[in-house]
Amino acid sequence: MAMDAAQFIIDAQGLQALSARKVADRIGYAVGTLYRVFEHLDDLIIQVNTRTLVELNATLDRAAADGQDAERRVEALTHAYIDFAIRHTPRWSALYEHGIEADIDLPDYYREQIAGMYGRLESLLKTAVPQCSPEELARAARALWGGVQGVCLLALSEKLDIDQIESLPEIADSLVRTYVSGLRARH
Amino acid sequence: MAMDAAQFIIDAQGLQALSARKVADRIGYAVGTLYRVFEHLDDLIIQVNTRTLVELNATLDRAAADGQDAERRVEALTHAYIDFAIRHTPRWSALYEHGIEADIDLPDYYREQIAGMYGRLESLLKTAVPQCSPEELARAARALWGGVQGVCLLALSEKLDIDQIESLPEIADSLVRTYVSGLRARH
DNA sequence: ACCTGAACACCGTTCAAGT
DNA sequence: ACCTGAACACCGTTCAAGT
Repeated sequence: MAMDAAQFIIDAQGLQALSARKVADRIGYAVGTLYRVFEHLDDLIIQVNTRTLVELNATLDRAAADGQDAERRVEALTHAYIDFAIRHTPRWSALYEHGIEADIDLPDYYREQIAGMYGRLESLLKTAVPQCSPEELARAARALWGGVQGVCLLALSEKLDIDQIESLPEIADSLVRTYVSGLRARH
Repeated sequence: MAMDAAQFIIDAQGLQALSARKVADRIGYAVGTLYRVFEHLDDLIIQVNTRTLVELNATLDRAAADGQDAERRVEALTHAYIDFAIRHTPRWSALYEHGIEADIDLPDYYREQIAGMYGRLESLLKTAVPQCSPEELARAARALWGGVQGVCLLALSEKLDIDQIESLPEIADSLVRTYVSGLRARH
């Protein structure tokens, strides 16, 4: 399958190094043949990204089962996310590198995967701070999730200071714990 | 100057559409001439990004002067950041699109601009929650700044749901206010 | 029905040759 | 000293032609 080849190239050399010709070479077909299966190269990338999201979601589902109380589960969730981003940096960053200002709209299945992430976080937060309204929970999930993701992005793109990758879990914990404390304090 | 042309192209069509040939055309020189001034195209992009950071920092400096207390100033800061990201989306996203897994290391001046952002936020947080230790402030500034940035990225790449751009300031406010409440509650 | 490979219009980058 | 423009090795995408 072309997707396996594409994933291999991304994992080994990053999204930038991906090209239709390299994929075709790798699977032993001519370039043109790829376009019988994918409309654009973007389609192929979106497929790989979807796969990455599914894998990430499975990892997060497993992680969210660990932890005594809801707050610990949120922490486990963020740790699993950070771990995934560190272990699969090229594939993880492909999720954000690709189509930041996308003209192309994403397939429903892709959107469902993202919705799943928010959903899981919202339900954990609801357990952790039951007084929150649904609107608050939705905002909180987006704020927290954006936060964890943003911190990862800064750290892994080395736009934070040196050694920040090691302290990444600490920063994320600070974010989660302080934020949840804040939610409680506001009720 | 080549930078003006590059900035024009990025503003109009996004970083993806930038090419050495287009820049050369726009300033009326041959392609080769560009390489007497910039070592790679990446250099040119980094120069434009540096300029964007300087402009953003100036905007944030102005914004941080508004607000009665430190917490309001942090809110004004994040609103100004969001406003900049919305008003100059292509140039803003170029900051993150470029070199996520950079082999190239960034010039000192670039790093200083980023350090300036953290510095300003740290000092505001110190005023807002004086009990924090320096380490806590450093972590808090990175967590919060990463958070605001991550939320912007999600919203503007349309990876949040529809209409999330309108609620972006609300989500960011939720993040900041709840986080600062949390910092206070933990002391 | 499926695949090829040449073709088109682009890239970044280099460098002999011109002024 | 500065600039050109052809050249090289790549791109994504298309499509007549082959099996």
